[in-house]
Amino acid sequence: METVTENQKVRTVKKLEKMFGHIDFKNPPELCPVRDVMSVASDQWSTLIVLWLGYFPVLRFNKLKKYVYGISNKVLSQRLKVLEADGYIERKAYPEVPIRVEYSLTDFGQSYVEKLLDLAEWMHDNSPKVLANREKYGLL
Amino acid sequence: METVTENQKVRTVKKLEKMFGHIDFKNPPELCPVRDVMSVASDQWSTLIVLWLGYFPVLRFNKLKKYVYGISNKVLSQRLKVLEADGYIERKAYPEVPIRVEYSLTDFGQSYVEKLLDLAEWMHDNSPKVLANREKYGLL
DNA sequence: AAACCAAGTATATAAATGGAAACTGTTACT
DNA sequence: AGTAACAGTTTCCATTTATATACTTGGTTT
Repeated sequence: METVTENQKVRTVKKLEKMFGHIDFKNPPELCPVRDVMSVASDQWSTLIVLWLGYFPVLRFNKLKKYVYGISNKVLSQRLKVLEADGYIERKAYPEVPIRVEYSLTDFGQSYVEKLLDLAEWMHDNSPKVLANREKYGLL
Repeated sequence: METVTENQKVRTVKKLEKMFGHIDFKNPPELCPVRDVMSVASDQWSTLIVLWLGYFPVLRFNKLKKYVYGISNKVLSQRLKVLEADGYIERKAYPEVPIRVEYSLTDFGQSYVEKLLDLAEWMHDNSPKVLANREKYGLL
């Protein structure tokens, strides 16, 4: 459903009050942790990586690269490092030859995927509508 | 709660199957609508704009600029245009002098805010944990 | 012997983005 | 006359970010 009740709106405002209510605009925090954390986790490539790891419990570098199609080696490796540093994913290296490295979600990462997936699903379901809006707007 | 049950995981995989199951990796779609739509709506500045419009039903340009602190005129005006084109927000210009322009969420935008807010809340609640992870990782 | 795989790294180049500051145009205030 | 407010737009420049390509290291396959 797309219709939003007044009640929902009120709850939304309450939540936003919790998040934004305390900010002092005369001295805005130069580095906001939420912005910071969000900019890592909500990055275009990172979200795809995390979602694919929600789909397959374990993935190796080259598999990931195949699924997250279009990503370059460099960016994939960068993002994996950051996602590991922030605690979303785990990297297990087996000292075989050739070396095998397995990436998987941590529990924390799994809980993130749940949230992210809600959003991604919404995007999936509503992208036709957005594209239609965009088209219409372009014609005006 | 951060603990994820097996049941939840199964549901997650099912949803991801719906989203990703059909992709042909021999011929990956050159432009994926979900990626496209998501890259607009999940942009760092756009999310903040939309959230603030969820907090205050109507905001004018300079108010928005104050709340979304750190954003430049150029980027704010760009993002507002794109968000309008994609159908999230509405722009009402009153031909007064000096001109008054009011931005507000559409119903569609409001339904997006609901989803986005869930994620933002999660970020808000978990950012300390992420920051702690990051710290620990840096020390290794 | 040449080629290939793994999981990246390194390098060089290209592209997108972003911010600062100045400017627009009308009106009202001092 | 000067200045401020509004809602942006425009220009230039710097920084960031991304991509493609080649390379690594050791062993295994052709």
